Amino acid sequence: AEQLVASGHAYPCFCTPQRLAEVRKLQQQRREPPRYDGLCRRLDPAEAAQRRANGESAVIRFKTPREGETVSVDLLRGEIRVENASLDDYILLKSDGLPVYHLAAMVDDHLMDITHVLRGSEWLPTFPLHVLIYQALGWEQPIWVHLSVFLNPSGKGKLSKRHAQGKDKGAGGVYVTDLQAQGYLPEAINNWTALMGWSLDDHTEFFPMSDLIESFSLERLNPSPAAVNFSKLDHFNGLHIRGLPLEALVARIKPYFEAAKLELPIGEDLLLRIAPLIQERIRTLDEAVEMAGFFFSSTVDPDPNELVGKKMTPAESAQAVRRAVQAIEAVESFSSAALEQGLRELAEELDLTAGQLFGILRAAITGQRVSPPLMESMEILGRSLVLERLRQADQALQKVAAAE
RNA sequence: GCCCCCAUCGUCUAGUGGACCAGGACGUGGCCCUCUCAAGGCCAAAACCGGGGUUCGAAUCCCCGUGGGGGCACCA
Repeated sequence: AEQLVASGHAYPCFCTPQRLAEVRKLQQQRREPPRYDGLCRRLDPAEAAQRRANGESAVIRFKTPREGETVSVDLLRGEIRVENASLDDYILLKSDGLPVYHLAAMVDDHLMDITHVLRGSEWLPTFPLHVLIYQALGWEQPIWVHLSVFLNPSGKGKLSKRHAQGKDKGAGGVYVTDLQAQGYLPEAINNWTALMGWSLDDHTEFFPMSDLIESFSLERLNPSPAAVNFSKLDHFNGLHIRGLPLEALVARIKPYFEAAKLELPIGEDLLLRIAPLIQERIRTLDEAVEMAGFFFSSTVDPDPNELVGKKMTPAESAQAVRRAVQAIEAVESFSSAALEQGLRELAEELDLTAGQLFGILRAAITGQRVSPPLMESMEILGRSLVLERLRQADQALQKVAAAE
């Protein structure tokens, strides 16, 4: 700042905040743009220096040229020309001796040999000032890149905490920690955000981080603002979940099962068998618990109405359950293939569709109306647990039948 | 109010003068597959903000509107 004062590019200003406020107020009344009126700019430099030496409180302002225009070059937008007359004499150094961003960032970047400055487009209005500072100091400018801001999903206003609600999830959020809690993968979030304002070509959308690092280029950045689309985040999350090796998926979903405080211990061996069943069925990691939580409960508690098969009575459903128990007891190797064969034969024998019978069994065994594939789930659960749950379903159904 | 930026389907985008009666993705609707739900496959609806130019020719270049966004602190 002192260097700029010495070279005539800046000057001390003794105006009080109160006077500044009054000037501003007057300008607003006259519908003029609020700007410093230049009182101290006209001071004799020697006199100003003396007042400072006497300990008078002052800030240092940039002496913005009154004439001409400043040409700033943004990599994405090209030349941005601004009339210097529309610029203010910005404060560079506060009266407490601390520099404001405008000065600090320029000096810092230069001293650290920064070659590319990538920042939000909210800096565009003060971009000419920054260029002027570089020029006044006689420094070579970095390459400037102003990234467009993200807009709220509605496209109204920039993304805010309040409006950044995940449509599909209800909770949403702009903090990565929020997104993480909701089961979003860091790589999916990166992929999603990378594609807002940037694209590689016409068809590539799925980017693992390594590909992103390899393919990203400043030149293909887009200067227009982008409204965030949370359903697209869901899509990318599903893509990245499906791209995960099983072991990695297990490691990712385990914390969500643990957080759910389920009845049975969360064993990795068990999760490893469950993972392939749910991998293509979940969009967020926390959904793994909704989908497969029943594996970690000793009993399930289905709604008795869900146990009744389509177009069937409770008594008929109970009968089907009992026959299924027999069929399952009769299966020699407790495998999904053997179970499926036995149960399909049973359905045919009972004159039921596979959908009818499996629907009843699904509710009885998983306690859910939506679940991973039934046969595979049964195989993982084991024969005794499956039979136990079916017997409980039988009893529940008999109660319903008796009540009718 | 003043200054700056931006402008292709609802959303993210491809498109840098002719290859575009505009392509992809998400979402939406339909069909197929199917034990539920997904995943997957196929199909459909859906856009060049408006007006002037420049040009043989404009989504692409220029101007003016309009719309949207951002900024106008001794914040960053």
